[in-house]
Amino acid sequence: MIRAMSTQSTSSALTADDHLILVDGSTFIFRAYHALPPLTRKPDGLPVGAVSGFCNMLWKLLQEGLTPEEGDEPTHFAVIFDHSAQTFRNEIYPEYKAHRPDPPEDLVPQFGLIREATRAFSVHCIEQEGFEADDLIATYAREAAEQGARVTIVSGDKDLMQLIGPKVGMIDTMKNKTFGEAEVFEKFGVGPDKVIEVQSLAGDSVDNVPGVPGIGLKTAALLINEFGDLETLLAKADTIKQNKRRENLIEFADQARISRQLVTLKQDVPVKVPVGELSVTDVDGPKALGFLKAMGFTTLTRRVADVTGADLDTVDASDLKVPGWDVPDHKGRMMERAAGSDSAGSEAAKTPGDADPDNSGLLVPQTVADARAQTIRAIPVDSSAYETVTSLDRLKEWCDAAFEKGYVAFDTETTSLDAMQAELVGVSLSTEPGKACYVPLGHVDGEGDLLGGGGLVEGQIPLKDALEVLKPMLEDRSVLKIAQNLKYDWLVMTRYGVDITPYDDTMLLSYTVDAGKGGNGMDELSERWLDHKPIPFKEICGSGKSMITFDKVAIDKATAYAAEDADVTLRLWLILKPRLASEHMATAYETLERPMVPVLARMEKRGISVDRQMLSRLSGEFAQGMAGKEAEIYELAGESFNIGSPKQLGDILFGKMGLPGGKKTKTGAWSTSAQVLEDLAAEGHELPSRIVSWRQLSKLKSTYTDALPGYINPETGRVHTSYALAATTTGRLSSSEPNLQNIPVRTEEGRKIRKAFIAEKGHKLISADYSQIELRVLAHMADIPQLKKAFDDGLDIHAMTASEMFGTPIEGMDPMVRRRAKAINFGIIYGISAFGLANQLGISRGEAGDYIKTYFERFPGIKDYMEATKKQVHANGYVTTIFGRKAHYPEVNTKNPNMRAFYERAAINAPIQGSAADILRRAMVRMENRLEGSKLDAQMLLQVHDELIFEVPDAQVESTIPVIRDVMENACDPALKLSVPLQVDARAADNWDEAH
DNA sequence: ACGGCCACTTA
DNA sequence: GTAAGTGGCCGTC
Repeated sequence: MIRAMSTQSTSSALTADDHLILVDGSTFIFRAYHALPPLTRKPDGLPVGAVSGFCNMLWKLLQEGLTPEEGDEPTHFAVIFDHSAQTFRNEIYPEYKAHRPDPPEDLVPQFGLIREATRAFSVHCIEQEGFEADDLIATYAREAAEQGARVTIVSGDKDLMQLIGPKVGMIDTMKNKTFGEAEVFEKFGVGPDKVIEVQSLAGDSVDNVPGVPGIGLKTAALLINEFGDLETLLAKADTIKQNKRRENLIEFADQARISRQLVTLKQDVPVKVPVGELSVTDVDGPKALGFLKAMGFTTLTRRVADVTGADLDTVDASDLKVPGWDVPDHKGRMMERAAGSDSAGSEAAKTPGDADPDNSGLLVPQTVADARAQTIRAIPVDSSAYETVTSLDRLKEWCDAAFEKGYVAFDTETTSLDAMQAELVGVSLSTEPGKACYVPLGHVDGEGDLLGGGGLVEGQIPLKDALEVLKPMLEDRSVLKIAQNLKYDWLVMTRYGVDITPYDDTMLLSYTVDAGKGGNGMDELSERWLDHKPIPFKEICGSGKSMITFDKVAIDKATAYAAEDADVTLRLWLILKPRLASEHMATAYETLERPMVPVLARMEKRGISVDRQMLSRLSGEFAQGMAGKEAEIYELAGESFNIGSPKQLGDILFGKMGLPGGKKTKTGAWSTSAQVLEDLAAEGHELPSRIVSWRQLSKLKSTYTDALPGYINPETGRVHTSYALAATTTGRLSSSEPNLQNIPVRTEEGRKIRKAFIAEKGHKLISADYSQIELRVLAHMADIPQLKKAFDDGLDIHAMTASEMFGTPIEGMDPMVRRRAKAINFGIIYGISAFGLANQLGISRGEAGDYIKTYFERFPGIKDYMEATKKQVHANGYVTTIFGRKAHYPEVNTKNPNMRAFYERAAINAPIQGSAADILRRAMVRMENRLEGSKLDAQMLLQVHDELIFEVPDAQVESTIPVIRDVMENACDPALKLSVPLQVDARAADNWDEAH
């Protein structure tokens, strides 16, 4: 129970009987936000999830203290907040905490509310300009401990661990974990008194404390245990045996000293409120209730009313001012809700993911995903239990349920996999596991062959009426829409005038936390997480030629299939969403994945114009070219055969003609790859080179000039590719149907196809591409001074590499020398091997090995980077990009040396390719707003890994290019300061070939 | 009708 | 040596 401190004057000194609790408010806010399901206040959609978590915790602490034992309640209690981002640390080191992304949009309004909540519970709410919460906590903790009192810090922040001592403990209430000296030792390898020394060496990437390069927690602890403290170590640095370590300690001594200043908490802040004044006072019942009512936390409101004895009915919701949100009429709607859901005895029906603030739980175990998965698996997936919604009233009730919950799983059924042509056939909804419905809207009679049959099946809600009911819910910001591969549904629904927002995508959630572990499709996720195999689409619609469209499916079958999808999607969300917070992937999901959905959907919707006539002419040209080659080939071979069959070709070349076969394919057949054929051609054989050119023409014709026109959408007259957001391990996008990321560019013939991609009349295409983005990213990540300098100075990077390696001046360099360096630079990005480089350059493996050796000698940082990455992937099973995306390689520890080496190369490549992909994504997410903000009509059409293609009105070309370039070149801001400049080349033309 | 293999296209 | 997708061939179902 709460102890009233009536015997204690407000500012007397503390005694040994006193117990001060200091809650680290700022970190708690972020933890509560990410760990708990999103929650918004009705009816205005004010986000209050973090506020709810905070209030529950505060109340529990005030009620029970930290442990269930009697007499452990606090006598003094304060919540400490950060005042502003700028502190004295930024004067010491401007980059301090510079990597911090802006807080999520829906968290911002909650900062003020949480301070309000603190005051509403009559708890001291402390913050002070120029100091971090940690400094205030340090100061109070020291003062209280000196006066003999016990102190408990409520936080999970490792930066506070330096304060732990005999009188000062720390507890993480979210993880239910206490930290004493033993835990500190476990984490830092030293006691609390040496934590600062270790941190100053190891640095901290989260807070951007630099530390000393090459020294992590382990090494730092080792050194401090040997030398005692930082200054002693630095003074004796020259005695360190390890070369690199010694050099770094000497070179970065000052950086370590600055780091020490950054991590040392200030224990003598001139606090405005003396520690003696932090005594606990009784909760003012009506005041607390007013706040809780205004928030709509019904269960906690009742609980507080019970304990304080305040009369609920006489208390009005307090008048809170949150910009953009009006205070709702609580007397009416909030109480109605309390009666409707809370007192109706529905506790048993509640699921673990229920966003009810009072059921969200104070303690979120780390294994929350497992716990939830178990609970959710226990609820059977019964596809016969779903409801078919055939009346507007029932549809309205489902939408009400979505509002009530604050979230709903949503799925569309349509006539086509192509979202640009798909017609809506029905939608399904689910609000809790096992509870889902299907709303048929466009089902037609099966036998529509004669007499123009195929009329709408009776009993369906008219599409227009259903959309009128669904639209407000799907667009309401207080209802989170959960979908699997939302881009598809978003595109379909936007064509029906519905803009789905806000949303989560279970496919992207899975991709964010598990990229590389397997597919992210719904069927696969369902089997992985729910042990449930959803009804296969084939079972409903068939496959191949006999496949029917979904509108022909009987409605009862459709309900079983469609509602199950929504049910499964909701369950997946309940399991996957909490993993974002517990695995620290929320920022990656929110900045790199989720916002891409509408961006890509709009790009796909716009499409791009292709010149059908030009492609048709080219097809003819290529056919002619092929016919010519064909005749020559048959002549040389002495018979006709199928040139497109590698098997038949092999028989001719290596059987009949007796040419020396080089490589074998993995099935044991002779390889007829271009490489093999070119080698044969180099020996003077006529036939192979004809085959190579025939194949090139054949490819251009079949894949591009013949196939592309088939992708022209009859309504828009344009080609709409589909981008996959979750298809690659590294974070790149992929493009399909058609793939517009592999349109030819290398050969003259191929570029003719590119010329067929054109701007519409009165417009130009702008192509903007990053120059050498992957090498720049590598220079930054591996921290290679020569490379960074070369990029700073705008040098030819391959020539510079050659010059550095072979000691030849850049002026008048032999092109062959540069070519070798270029191949090595690319090789590095691909996780180089002597075998691969030898292949690429046509040299011996020994020679290639020598090149690599020389390269590593000249750029030792690259070698370090590669070794460190390998170590990481073996230890963790994944690697990360500079923006925190993960790429998993679960089989990297295989015994098979070839496979192992392959995964290691992939793991070396992934952070480079993936970081570049992250940068592109950041640019794309910002691009539309920036263009609109500049009153420009440019439309982003395509992305090709390091290039963006826009369509722009003629008159705006000149003003658009600088905006595009600015967004792309500064795409890392403000989250990260890249230590190399990004360079973007941009050109405009009537077609893609000339713009590129 | 489907899927593996091989070849070719891109960054 | 990394990351993708598509089309033709051809064996299997």
